[in-house]
Amino acid sequence: MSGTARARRAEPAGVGTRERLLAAAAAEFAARGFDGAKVDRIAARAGINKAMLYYHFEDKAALYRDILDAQFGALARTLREARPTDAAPEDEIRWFVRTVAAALAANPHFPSIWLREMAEGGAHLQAATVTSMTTVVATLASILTRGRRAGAFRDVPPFLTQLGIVGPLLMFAASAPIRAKITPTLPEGTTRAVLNPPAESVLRHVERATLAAIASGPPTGRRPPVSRRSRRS
Amino acid sequence: MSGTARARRAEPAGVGTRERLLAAAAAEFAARGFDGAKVDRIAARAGINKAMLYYHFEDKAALYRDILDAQFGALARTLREARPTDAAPEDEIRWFVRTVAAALAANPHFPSIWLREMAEGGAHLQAATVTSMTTVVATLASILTRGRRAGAFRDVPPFLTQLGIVGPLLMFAASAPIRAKITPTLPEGTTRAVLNPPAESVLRHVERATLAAIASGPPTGRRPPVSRRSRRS
DNA sequence: GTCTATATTTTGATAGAC
DNA sequence: GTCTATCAAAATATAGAC
Repeated sequence: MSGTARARRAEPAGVGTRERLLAAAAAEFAARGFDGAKVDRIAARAGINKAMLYYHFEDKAALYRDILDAQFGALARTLREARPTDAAPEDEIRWFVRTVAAALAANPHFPSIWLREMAEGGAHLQAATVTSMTTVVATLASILTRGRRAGAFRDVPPFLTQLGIVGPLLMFAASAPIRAKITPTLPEGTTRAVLNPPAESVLRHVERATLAAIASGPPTGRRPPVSRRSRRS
Repeated sequence: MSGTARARRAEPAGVGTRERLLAAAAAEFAARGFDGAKVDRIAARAGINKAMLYYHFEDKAALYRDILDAQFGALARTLREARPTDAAPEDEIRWFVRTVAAALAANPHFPSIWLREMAEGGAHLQAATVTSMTTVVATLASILTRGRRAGAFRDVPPFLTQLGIVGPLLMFAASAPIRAKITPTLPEGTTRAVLNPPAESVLRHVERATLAAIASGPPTGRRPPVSRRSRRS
């Protein structure tokens, strides 16, 4: 399916042209950032003429804004609409972690774009996208408050807690290429394995780390060195 | 070390020219990424002629590589040389967190550059920089192993644990501009406060969250929902 | 809707005087 | 070491035919 620059598609006309452009642009923006992304390259990647790009999108910035809004919008929508109604606080946290992770997995370019937009200082954010980003923190804050009222969670800063979830997920996903590049240069065995935990374990680790960090109970990271049962003073 | 093998000048001419270029370039690369950074802008920011930039650095890529290596190199060096010798495992973790945070604070552009280099897929990494990056994980892995042998820590994946520390620190630092931009658009009061926890609390939160996540004891985030005795409400 | 050709700027990089 | 002038390539964006 790659090669064919302008394969006549069976569909009426230009079906999916816009979608192909969006997909190609997401890859380009993820790999190079907004300023580094080249319109020619986006068109080429999409197998679509550059003039067509300008037919569908006002300019490079509009294209970027659409992508950003679509990705954050999709995540925000799921968080708003699919939130379980009567789950235990711990399960709500697990649901939040998995929902974010699913959004990242659904679009492989989302992690890099998200990371880069942070570094960009939100230069290209439109109002709707800001709303979506706010929904993410607000959802977690709501879960935390509910869990706190139930006595399950401590009083933790929601934004930092969100970074504790999203940060590792984003960085793990976005670092895949760099890890693949570095790994072969390392001594075989354990050293290599350290950088490449099985993907399945990532989710569980983030879930567990988050729950441990917010669980009510001993006021701090401070805790008895040994199990509380067998402990004999 | 900045690798200047021929810095034999006392101060005669062009004092700090190289340093000014490095500083200006760090800002530009952080804000725009490698491909988006413009040589003209770097020179202008530094208040130095563009031709001088090419006198001091082979090209844009070499300039970028030097910056990347200097930042990761400085962090790695501190981690290697300043590691406390006889600290408790928990304190070693705190030291690790604070050392990384200090490296980020020492250069305001480091967080964005780090984040972007992930997204970039390590396209511009030289061997020395890879070594420095490896030192970071290796140091944490060593601390974790030691703590585990002492019975203080569980067996946790070092790389994910590192992401749990570095991820939030990087994202919090790099998100400062975007938060400053978004905050005014939010309803006053709590909503705004959520996005802007006092900087001092960040470190403590990351320390505590990390320690809670790796502490030995109950095998998982699973824990009795309420205190074993009665719930006092 | 789609493509070719092209206008207009920017950009990375260098020559060469001082 | 420093600067002016400038080139050649790349890049954004658009006209206008089909």
